[in-house]
Amino acid sequence: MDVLEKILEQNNIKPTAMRLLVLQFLLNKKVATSLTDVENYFDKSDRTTLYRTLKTFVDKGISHKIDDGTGITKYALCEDNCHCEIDTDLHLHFHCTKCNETVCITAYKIPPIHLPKDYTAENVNLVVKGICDKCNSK
Amino acid sequence: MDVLEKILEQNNIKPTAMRLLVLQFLLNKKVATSLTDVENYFDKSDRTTLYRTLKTFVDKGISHKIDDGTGITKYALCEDNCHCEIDTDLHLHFHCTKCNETVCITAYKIPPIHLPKDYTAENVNLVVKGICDKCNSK
DNA sequence: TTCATAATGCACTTCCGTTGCATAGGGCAT
DNA sequence: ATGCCCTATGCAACGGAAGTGCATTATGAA
Repeated sequence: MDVLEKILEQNNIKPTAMRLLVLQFLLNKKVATSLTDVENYFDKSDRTTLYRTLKTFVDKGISHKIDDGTGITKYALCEDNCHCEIDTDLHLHFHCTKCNETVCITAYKIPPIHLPKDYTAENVNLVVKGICDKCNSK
Repeated sequence: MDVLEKILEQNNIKPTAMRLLVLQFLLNKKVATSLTDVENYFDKSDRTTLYRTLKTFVDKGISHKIDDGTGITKYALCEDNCHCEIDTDLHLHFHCTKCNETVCITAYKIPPIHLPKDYTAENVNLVVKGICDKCNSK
């Protein structure tokens, strides 16, 4: 059986043609992807379907939803064995202000954060903006 | 001379009536403020003017622009002696998913981040989402 | 006063996220 | 194979927010 199908079925997502294509697209992409990115790639398909496909991926836990501070929601597949838990799985996102790409710096895990009394954390988002390696070496 | 005027003039911002009012509003607010918040408070004034006022504050360095992951840009005045420098001035923002308020946790400074080779950082944004103290004690 | 520059206000556009609703397709029981 | 149900898909439209162009008004200098 196809690897892609396996991924979807293991996460209770019915493997439709569209979903397989989007999953493959995300797998190939190394950087965080916006709905518009996906939309441009699959110009035959509908924006809403792609939107809902990405939403499904996030809801079912195979993709992260990233806010890189550009105001545009980005998506990136979780790493293997990711459970999206604070202190173990959450990592840094780097947004290059030159090429406008957002990449996951998985090597850098977010350190434990000590919040003031009575604050409870559900989610952490760490975004660094600057110039990426490719743009710096140009 | 008025304290508010001083703040503006020291940062090369011409102290107009509107700007003084917005500055005062931001000073009184303890939490990060969206354009819409300001708009609702000053319902006589125009949205564009307020938008540009906030933009001026950010450009001139007396206010932070905060992206708390809600998709709505928030603004908060810098602390005294803030130079908006990484590792010294940047702090954590906490967004409560219950009351929808975003506060600055200035006590928590963002730890030094070691990026991969050839990456240069200009800006760091750390947002924690969860439940704030007020909502937790209700 | 007169002129130049900057701030303000209004109208409008664009972009993105999101939802409602109608249609199509796939799986299951009969 | 047929009919049914549920889900996925596609189309249209809405709404909120950011941003821009341009005309008008205020400000400050000569």
